[in-house]
Amino acid sequence: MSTLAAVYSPTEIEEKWYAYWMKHRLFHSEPDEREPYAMVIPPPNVTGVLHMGHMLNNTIQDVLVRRARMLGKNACWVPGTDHASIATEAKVVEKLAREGIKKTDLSREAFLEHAWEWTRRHGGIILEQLKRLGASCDWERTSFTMSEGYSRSVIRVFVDLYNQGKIYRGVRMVNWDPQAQTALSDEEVIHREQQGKLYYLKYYVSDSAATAGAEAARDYVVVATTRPETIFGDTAVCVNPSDERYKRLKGKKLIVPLINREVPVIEDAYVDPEFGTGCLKVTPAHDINDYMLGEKYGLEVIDIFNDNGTLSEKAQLYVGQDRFEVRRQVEVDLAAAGLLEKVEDYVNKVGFSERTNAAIEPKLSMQWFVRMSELAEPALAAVMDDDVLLFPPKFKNTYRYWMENIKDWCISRQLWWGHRIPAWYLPQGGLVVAETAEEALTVAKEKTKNQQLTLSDLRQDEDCLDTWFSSWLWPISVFDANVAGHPEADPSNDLQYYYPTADLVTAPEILFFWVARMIIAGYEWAGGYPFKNVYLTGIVRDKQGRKMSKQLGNSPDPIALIEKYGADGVRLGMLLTSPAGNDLPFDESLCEQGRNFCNKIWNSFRLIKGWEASDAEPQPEHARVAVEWFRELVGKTLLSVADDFDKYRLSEALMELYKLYWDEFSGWYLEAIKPQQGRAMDQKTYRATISIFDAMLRLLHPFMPFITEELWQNLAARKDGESIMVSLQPFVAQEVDESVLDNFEQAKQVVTNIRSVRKEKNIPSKEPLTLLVRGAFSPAAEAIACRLANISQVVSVEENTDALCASFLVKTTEFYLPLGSLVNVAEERKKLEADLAYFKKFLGSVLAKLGNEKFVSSAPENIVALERKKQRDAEAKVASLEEQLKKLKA
RNA sequence: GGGAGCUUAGCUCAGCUGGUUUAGAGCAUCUGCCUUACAAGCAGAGGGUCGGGGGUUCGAGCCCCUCAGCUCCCACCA
Repeated sequence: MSTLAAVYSPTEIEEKWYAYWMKHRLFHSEPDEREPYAMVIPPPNVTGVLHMGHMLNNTIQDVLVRRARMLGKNACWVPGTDHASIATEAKVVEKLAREGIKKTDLSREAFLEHAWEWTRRHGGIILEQLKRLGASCDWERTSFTMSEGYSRSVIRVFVDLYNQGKIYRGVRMVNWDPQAQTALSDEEVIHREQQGKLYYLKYYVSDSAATAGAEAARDYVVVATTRPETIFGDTAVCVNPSDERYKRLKGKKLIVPLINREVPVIEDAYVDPEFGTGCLKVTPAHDINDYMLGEKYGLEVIDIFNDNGTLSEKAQLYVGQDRFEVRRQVEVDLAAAGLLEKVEDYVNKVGFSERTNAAIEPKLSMQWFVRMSELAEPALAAVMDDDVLLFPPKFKNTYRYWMENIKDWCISRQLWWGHRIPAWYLPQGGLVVAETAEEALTVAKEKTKNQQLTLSDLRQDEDCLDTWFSSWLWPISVFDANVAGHPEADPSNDLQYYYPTADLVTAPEILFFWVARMIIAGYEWAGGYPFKNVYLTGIVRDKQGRKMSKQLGNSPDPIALIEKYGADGVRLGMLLTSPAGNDLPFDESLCEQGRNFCNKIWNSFRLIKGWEASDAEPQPEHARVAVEWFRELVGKTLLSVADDFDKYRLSEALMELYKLYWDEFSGWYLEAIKPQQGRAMDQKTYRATISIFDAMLRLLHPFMPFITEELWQNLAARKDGESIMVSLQPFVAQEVDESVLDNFEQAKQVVTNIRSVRKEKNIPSKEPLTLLVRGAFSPAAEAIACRLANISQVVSVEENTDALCASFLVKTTEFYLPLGSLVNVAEERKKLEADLAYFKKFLGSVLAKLGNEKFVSSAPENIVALERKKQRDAEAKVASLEEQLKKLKA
């Protein structure tokens, strides 16, 4: 195989095998008699592009699904995309704006046509990118949250919840995004600390002017606020009833600055006298707490903002100006009017829209809500009772806290791109919720007893549903859109077979957005949990620990990385250090390490393929020993890798295989069985090696699918359609013969020691040496040592008579290399003395331990026995070293 | 303001119910080597008073207390 280059070049190989897998439909799954292993992809935004978070996430998923497939399960990884209502709509609005088109100038239908066009043009790019990574998704099952079937399930679920009384409509204080001009759920608001200001404003007492007469003597109070632009919505000022400073205000009225509206002074314990001046302005329309005070005291609600964050007519002043601009202007104008006492720097938390990053405005509006507390009960129990397992488990606490304090979910969005709320308003008031307009009409006729009603009399709700109201059905709807009170009896139904899915891999950021709600939906509409295990990945960060983001520009382009290091190399780079729940500090050098590993595998394959096997050659003992040893070692590694996978410790599983391949297989095994120069290899060793290599490839395949397929295909003649990806993982050995491993370990240490001596004394590896051994040296170890350290003869001695030796100890066995004049007596003595000092010190600590009566009496027997063994070994070593030193002195 | 977690070699992390010689790995570093699979490699080597302090125990990286630093989640203090 001299035609193979010394460097692995992945590009064509990746393309070739991905096409091959697709052509033979190896990713596709249909229900059969095998045990199912299903997994649903966290659907990326339909018009999104791949970022490093996706790379990590999907690499993990692909490893899991490929391994499951190779364990003989019927693996099905369902891909798809999310319509991402607000994000996509924002992009389309932006695109239209560039073309000079305003959304408000378009009809709903026309806008949706643009949105669909955008989706067709940019949609699915991300799925193509996932193919480059090697993702073994069942592309024939690609799903989309706005597809016809999926949409039907979303609408059914809405109707079902409405009929159960779990969906209601009402005016509530919601999070308003003035940029997207829609309501958001609490989860879509991100609170961040902001450097702001605290403004101290003067509110004059209403009747004081009359009594005091002079302007200067007018009584006033100072109110501290971070939002002076909201004073036009003030309808009261509140103080704590126990606050002595403000007793005089009881029953009085105050004048709101600039607009001179009279508002009452109210008293409530909610106000903290310690904060600011202990005087709180109450703006029920624009603050949730103020709203509650307003409810309690029957205050007027004055909404001074338009939907886009500018001031409305109700504000009286600054009408049409933006809220932040007004904040600056009000400060100036208040100061000019002598109504601003002072301004202090102040840090406070402000809510921002997760999508548009606009500052959230609390706003009273009519919205649709889901009553969550009852729905959440089984979902909470599922995680608490370990029916659904979270990895790492620390998220259990967070999950419980959230579920126990769950609030009603605002599901209506003032957007067009999404599932339109299936509610129709009747001409004379009232509404009907139904799956279709036709059904709504039928119900409406019945309800109104008016058979003359037509479709055009009904007006459908303008709002659409929160994206998460569709994605919470993902593990159900991708298999069957007939959810919600429409259970299918057919047992061959995909949902019956694949549900519940096995693993879900996602980011902790969407634990509540998505994971918790999927569990809720699972219990509500599919009769149980949607997945057994949830693997929560970390966040991909750059070297400085910053989160990778578009704004910072610190995120490498995944496709460029794949082109540079190969998909397998990048996959390894993502996995070499990424324990569940911990952040991944990403560094390109990790991909380089991955690429280097691919190259290592590639070259060991070149070596093996270059060998000629001959029946005439007998199997040398050292080769027999190596084969025996390596099989045991693979067996042992398999057990621990399986254990790693059970615990979702993928990095550790990979590292074990990495070391097994690089250090043990390439470094020791292949070196041990290498035939002598110019000679053929014996048939037995050759076949064993091919089979071992085959097993190694299969073990590595879930992590690095492309190179393993390429080499596996070249290892033997394969039929068209055959593939490593549908082969089985090597069998797991039930028992490991530790003595075989121990013997080889001894051989390795002897070899390493001899190499050290050679290096130290400048003895070429080609020069054969004699080895004297005093103590136990297994024949297996001897065979390997002779082969790898170029030992021409091994002599067992009772006592070393030759002083001119280099010596070393492996466990309790003493080894000597007679080197004659090469031995520097002084140096050798120094070395022995250092060893002696070490063992004496060690022996001393062991003896001290054993001399401690309390230790001997209270420590368990096996621990004490172990210490005794340490003592014996150390004593033997000390004796041996002293003996050697004596000889050197003689 | 509440809650959770983290702090072990230059970097990233293992270290399972306290006991396996003097605490491990990968990468990086240093020293030799182009040794006929691989310099994207081979052979060797160095590197840590386990964040500080105190305690429990025959025995602590692991348990308890305390201090310091970092991170995340939740929360309506203007």
